[in-house]
Amino acid sequence: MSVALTPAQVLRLWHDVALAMVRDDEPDLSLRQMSILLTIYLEAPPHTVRDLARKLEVSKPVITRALDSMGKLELVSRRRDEKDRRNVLIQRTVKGALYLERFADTVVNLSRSI
Amino acid sequence: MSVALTPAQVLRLWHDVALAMVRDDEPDLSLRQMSILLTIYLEAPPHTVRDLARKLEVSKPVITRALDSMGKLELVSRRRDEKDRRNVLIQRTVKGALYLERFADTVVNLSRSI
DNA sequence: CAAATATGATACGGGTCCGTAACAATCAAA
DNA sequence: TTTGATTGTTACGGACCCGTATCATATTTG
Repeated sequence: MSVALTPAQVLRLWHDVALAMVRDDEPDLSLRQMSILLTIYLEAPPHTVRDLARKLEVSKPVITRALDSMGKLELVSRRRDEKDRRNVLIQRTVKGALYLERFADTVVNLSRSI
Repeated sequence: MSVALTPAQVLRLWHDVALAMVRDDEPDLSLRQMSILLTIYLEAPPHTVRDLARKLEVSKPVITRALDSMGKLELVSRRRDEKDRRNVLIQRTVKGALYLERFADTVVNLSRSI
């Protein structure tokens, strides 16, 4: 089953969503942060810094810093892997789930007018 | 006619799009820059700094700086309003149109797999 | 055990963006 | 004409992110 959007619908939807996100006062996540957050929530765990760096094709410090930022916002959390203590396991949080839930609802509602 | 996306489809689509944009090497536009670019291309002219600042609910320097950045990339251009030389009219460019066309095509293609 | 490898974090210099406050240019009104 | 509004830009100090190189810790290998 395909969503089957047209280019004009895509641009209108992105315009409305971007405008809604710019207008509200919450701290906007960067594209990289959003990629990380969505990957953590949509793909099966475990998620490590190395895996995310490879998946996004960015360096490891990019992931570490993004996790620092989103950790302060409590959108993700980190825990040492007890099986291999070199690894850090990135985990979901309630706030992160709510953030994405609200985001999805916003987009769904805007998509109704298109 | 409504696009009628579900929350799960929204998150999957955004994930795929964000990942594609992070991976390619082109300079990513910020959310604010994207809002401005889409507004210029989707809404009827004329567009002035003041109008955009009011529409996005941000300060005028934010608009000026975003136009500086996107002007360097030749995604938008500026021209003085000869009727009222205080105003600056923001205009579309060929590169800007191509940028959004490519972006829309990317999203459309990704939406087919969802 | 010692050496090599793997993982994530940190340091550093540079770039971009932000918000507020000032500013020059232009127009309108007195 | 002179005073006051309006428009867009710039200045400044601060925050954030980047890429590369380096580091500490942990594991694997010889």
